[in-house]
Amino acid sequence: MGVAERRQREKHQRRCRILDAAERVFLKQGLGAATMDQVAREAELSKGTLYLYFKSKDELWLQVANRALEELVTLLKRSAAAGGSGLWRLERLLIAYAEFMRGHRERFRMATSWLLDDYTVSGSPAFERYRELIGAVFATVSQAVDLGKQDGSIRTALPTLELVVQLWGGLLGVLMVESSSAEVARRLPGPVDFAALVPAYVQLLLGGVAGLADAGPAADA
Amino acid sequence: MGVAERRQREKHQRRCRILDAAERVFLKQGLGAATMDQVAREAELSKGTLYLYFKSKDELWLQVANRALEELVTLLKRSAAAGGSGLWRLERLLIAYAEFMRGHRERFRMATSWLLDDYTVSGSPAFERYRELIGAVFATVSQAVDLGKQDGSIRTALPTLELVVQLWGGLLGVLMVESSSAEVARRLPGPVDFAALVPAYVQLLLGGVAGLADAGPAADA
Amino acid sequence: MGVAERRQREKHQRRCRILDAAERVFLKQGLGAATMDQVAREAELSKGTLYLYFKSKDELWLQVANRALEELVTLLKRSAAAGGSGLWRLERLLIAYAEFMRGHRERFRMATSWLLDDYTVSGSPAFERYRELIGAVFATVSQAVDLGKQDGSIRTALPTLELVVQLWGGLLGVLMVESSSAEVARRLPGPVDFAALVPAYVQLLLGGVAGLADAGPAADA
Amino acid sequence: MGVAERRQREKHQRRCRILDAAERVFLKQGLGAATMDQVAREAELSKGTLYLYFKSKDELWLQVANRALEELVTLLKRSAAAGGSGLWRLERLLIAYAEFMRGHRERFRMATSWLLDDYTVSGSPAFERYRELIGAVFATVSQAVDLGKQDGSIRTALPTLELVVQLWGGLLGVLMVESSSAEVARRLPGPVDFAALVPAYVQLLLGGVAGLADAGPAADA
DNA sequence: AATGAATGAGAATTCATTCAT
DNA sequence: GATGAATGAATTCTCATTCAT
Repeated sequence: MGVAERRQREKHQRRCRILDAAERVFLKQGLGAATMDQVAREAELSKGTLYLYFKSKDELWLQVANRALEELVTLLKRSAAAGGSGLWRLERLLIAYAEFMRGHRERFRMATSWLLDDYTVSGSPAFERYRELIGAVFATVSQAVDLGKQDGSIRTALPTLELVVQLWGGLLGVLMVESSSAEVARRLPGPVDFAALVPAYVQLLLGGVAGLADAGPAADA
Repeated sequence: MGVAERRQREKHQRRCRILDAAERVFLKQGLGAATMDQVAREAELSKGTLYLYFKSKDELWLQVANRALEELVTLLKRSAAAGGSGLWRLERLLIAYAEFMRGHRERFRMATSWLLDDYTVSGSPAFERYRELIGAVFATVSQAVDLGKQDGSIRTALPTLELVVQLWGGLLGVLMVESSSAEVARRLPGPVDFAALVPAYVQLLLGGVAGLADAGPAADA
Repeated sequence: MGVAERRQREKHQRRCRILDAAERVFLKQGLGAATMDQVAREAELSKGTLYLYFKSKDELWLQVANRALEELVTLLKRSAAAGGSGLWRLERLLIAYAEFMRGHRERFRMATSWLLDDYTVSGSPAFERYRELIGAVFATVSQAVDLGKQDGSIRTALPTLELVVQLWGGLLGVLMVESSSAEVARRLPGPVDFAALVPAYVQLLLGGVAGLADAGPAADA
Repeated sequence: MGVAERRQREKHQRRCRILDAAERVFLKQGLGAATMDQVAREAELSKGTLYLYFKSKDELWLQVANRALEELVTLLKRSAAAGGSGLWRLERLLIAYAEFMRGHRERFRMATSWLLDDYTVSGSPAFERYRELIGAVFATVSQAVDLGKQDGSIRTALPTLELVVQLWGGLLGVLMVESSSAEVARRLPGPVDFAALVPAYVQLLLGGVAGLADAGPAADA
């Protein structure tokens, strides 16, 4: 009895051990430059074992990304559920997204490295899951925007999805800059308060879409 | 004398020939996928000759990036010199920056890879030049913002440099999303007009900083 | 007692189960492409168990081959026992041999791989058994030829064994060609009816050794 | 001047060196089991160099096979050109084919290993050349058969190509047996004169197709 | 006896870099 | 200076075999 359970538990731990190691390696090296050898060494397992748990490098990458995305989606849904006007919800979502990424600079790099890397992953159940999760992120933010359009707290001529992609892209960029603040600072002509960068930027964005009718957090109370 | 001059001239032409070829190859293939063989073939030179002019693939990459950045700086300076209110200049700078990057996924990557990779090729003179050029970009945009603050076309509580970093980071993010539109599209729940993304985003940003006094392009005429 | 017997019986069943599975896998995949994992899955046993019964992949292969050869020997003996003139028996033997090999490319390979490979798995008891079985095949055919020489249905100046080796070698070659018909067809200048190849070839051979006195299948009735 | 020529010559020698090494390795190990590492070691070159001259293992294999086939085709054409009745030409072709293979037991194994190995090669200029050469072999033999059908020296109901495939397959088989005579002898119940095997077999085959009208080598004199 | 997770030695192939000419 | 042939370490992935449970 206990044996089967233990086996199951150990298997799960191994899996996690590999995912943890892969996350570290992917982060440090980038998706393209990371090698399965490095992951194996980091996990203190043989290369063969990696392929016992994940059938390819792509697959491993996807599962690492999915694990992080799942956490993010949970966070965003909880945030959206807290109510308020559309604009207000949007603000909280952007801040939650930013906080998630800021608290896991490494995960953030993971979540975006595909944007700068040529590496294309495709056709696998894990990729479908991956798309679902990305879809869930966009859907959650889109709902807030739609609500805001209805309640008048958000005013924009743009289709919802397009606006969300803009907000997301811009936020990503600023997060990227913040996450590399040391390198950026070395190139700037003067001092910058990086800690304030992201919140201020969120306000800048919100200012661009805010409708006059918005009454702040208490709007729908 | 004439001989030495001709030698010098030929050397410079060779160098340009290689940089041109490398840029074409890097743009088409991406840094990772490009091979020195391809560059050599494109330049119609032997692989050995490449190493006569550039001591490594990284170095070659860096010099290609620098040449592109030099172009960008020239472009931005010319754009700023065209006059107008601060906001108006800022708009032109953002658009010029975006246009320069758009359609050149790899040129864009060249300009941003240091933000996400530990690509640190530091220690090389070429890298120092690279830093200088980035500094010039910031300085140019900062001047436009300062002017806008003075002429009332830009209204913000933020220090200039902070605002510029925000604008730049946000724009980078949106450009990143646009440059990876194929990959992004595969992950989105619905269709998005990527061509309109960047211009619309620039307007969104400008809307967030525009002072009421601004009268558009003709403001200072 | 009963317990020991049951144990013995179960052990034998396991062994057969593995051999069956291995034969299916070897036939479908070929020796090189077949993996122990596939055999284990096909046998619905663990990979470790395979090694409990057979000390290596080679050994397993050899035992599968032996089992097939045993079947062949039985078949040939039964065929020879059916009577008729020597030539008639020879025809039936050749056809039986061919039929046994046809449609089982891998079974055929099993029986012939030693002719072209240095696959020498010698030193194992299984290999000795393998040699015995080959000897039995030759003996059976030789008897038919000897009978044919006596009853006048076969006319040849060659020593029996030499003739048998020729017939066997030639037949092997044609079977080899047939069993690789797909590959052969890709290399031929025109279409060929591979299905008719072996029967026609047997007739060609028989035509070369037939004595005038032969009266066909009913000769000794 | 001399430099370019020497370069060319050295390049050709390298190529031959690799082909020679590959031939030896393929022969000893078989196509499937041979590795590029072994070939490199045998040629005393680095693995990379192999790929400089041949773009894949398949390609290397094909070129080795082609080199041998070219020699064979030359031999057969010369043999056929010597004239005589169709049957007579056929006999000479079969003997020439057999002699070629007997004199190069290794090449013979090369030329046939694809019949017993799963390894499938395809789509490359070298493969087309390979097909051409095989085609030339069959065409040469087919011409002799057609001539024999016309001049009455060969009598058969079979389509020419089919007959040729049979003759070829059978001959291959007997050659295979001869080339493994040591192993075969160990399995036989008595002594066999292997030296006489192939000539006797050729006569057996010819006896099966000879027309009455044939007047031997002098027929067309 | 049976399991199946773990191993690690390769397999084919690529490519930045070097070096004799 | 220019060449391009040669190198060899690195990459992803496979699979026969072992061994603790």
